[in-house]
This record gives sequence, structure tokens and C-alpha cells, in this order.
Amino acid sequence: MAFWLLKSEPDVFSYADLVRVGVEPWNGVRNYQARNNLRAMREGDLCLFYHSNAKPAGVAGVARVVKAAYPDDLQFDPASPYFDPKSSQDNPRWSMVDVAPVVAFPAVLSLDTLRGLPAWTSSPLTQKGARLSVMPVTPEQFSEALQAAGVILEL
DNA sequence: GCCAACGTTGGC
DNA sequence: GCCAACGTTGGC
Repeated sequence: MAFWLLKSEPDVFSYADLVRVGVEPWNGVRNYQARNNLRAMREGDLCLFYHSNAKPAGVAGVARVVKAAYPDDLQFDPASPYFDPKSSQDNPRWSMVDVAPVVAFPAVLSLDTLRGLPAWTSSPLTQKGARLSVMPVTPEQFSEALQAAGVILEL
């Protein structure tokens, strides 16, 4: 099993929203590095659900990949802000996965706290100017985050 | 709201 | 293929 971190602005889509809807297609990713990470996900992988542009910014819970990468339908929708005229049905440029909630953290594990965890110093998340919205997380980073959040999860 | 960092676009 | 201009991200 692999671990990941997904960024979402809670004003747009929060962890509570994920709990409410049950399963969510993670569409709208339009960055190649993030897309490649989406494509590397496998069903059953676990994701830290990160609230960006929030007070505080941080991890709100854990989500599970319930469907591996498939074409993001918004790229074909001219009415969508995520429409990509250069993409084609034959060779879709953008992908998405489906995710479902696993456990909400009792409180948001803030970016500030993450920065204080040993394994997180090397994460793209804590680098200056980091904007990557889908990134890999090491097993050490994942377990440190769970521990700091006070969450026990059977893997 | 500010602004640094970064990715993308497009003229050449 | 370079690079300036521009748009977006996201912490603060």
C-alpha cells in the first residue's frame, strides 16, 4: 500500500464534504506532476486529506482510494473551468481517482505541527513555495501524522 | 489582501 | 528553444 497527500480548499470541498458525499471523484487536477501522482495511485492506498487556504491549514482526515485513475470527465466539458480543448477522448490528458473517507482527525493537524515532525522536513509540503496538490507520503510521514493527530488506524 | 514561488503561454 | 509576461497557488 502507498500513501499520498491530497490538497483541497475546504471552502470548496472539505473533509466534512467528503464524509457527507461518501465517494468523490478527485477531478480538476491540471498539473502534470500531480496528475502523474494520481496515476500512480492504486485502489486501497491511503491519503492524508489536507486543507489548504484554511485556518489552520493542515490535515483534516484520512481518505482511501476506492477507484484507480481514469479520465477526468471535466476536461471534455466546454462549460467547465477545467475544460481542456487540447485533450481528446482517444488520448485523455487528465486523470482522476475516486476517494472515500476513512477517519476524520479529532482536530486539524496543522502545517505548523507537521513541520515539527522529523520525517516531514523532506516533504514537498513543507518546502518553501510548495504548490504541488497531490504528492507521495512516506510510511514514516504517514505514521508520524497519525500519531501526532492521536489517531489509531489498522492498516 | 499581499506577495513569493512556480507553471504555463506565446512571441521571437 | 529561450525567456518575459502572466496566472495561480497558498501561507501569512
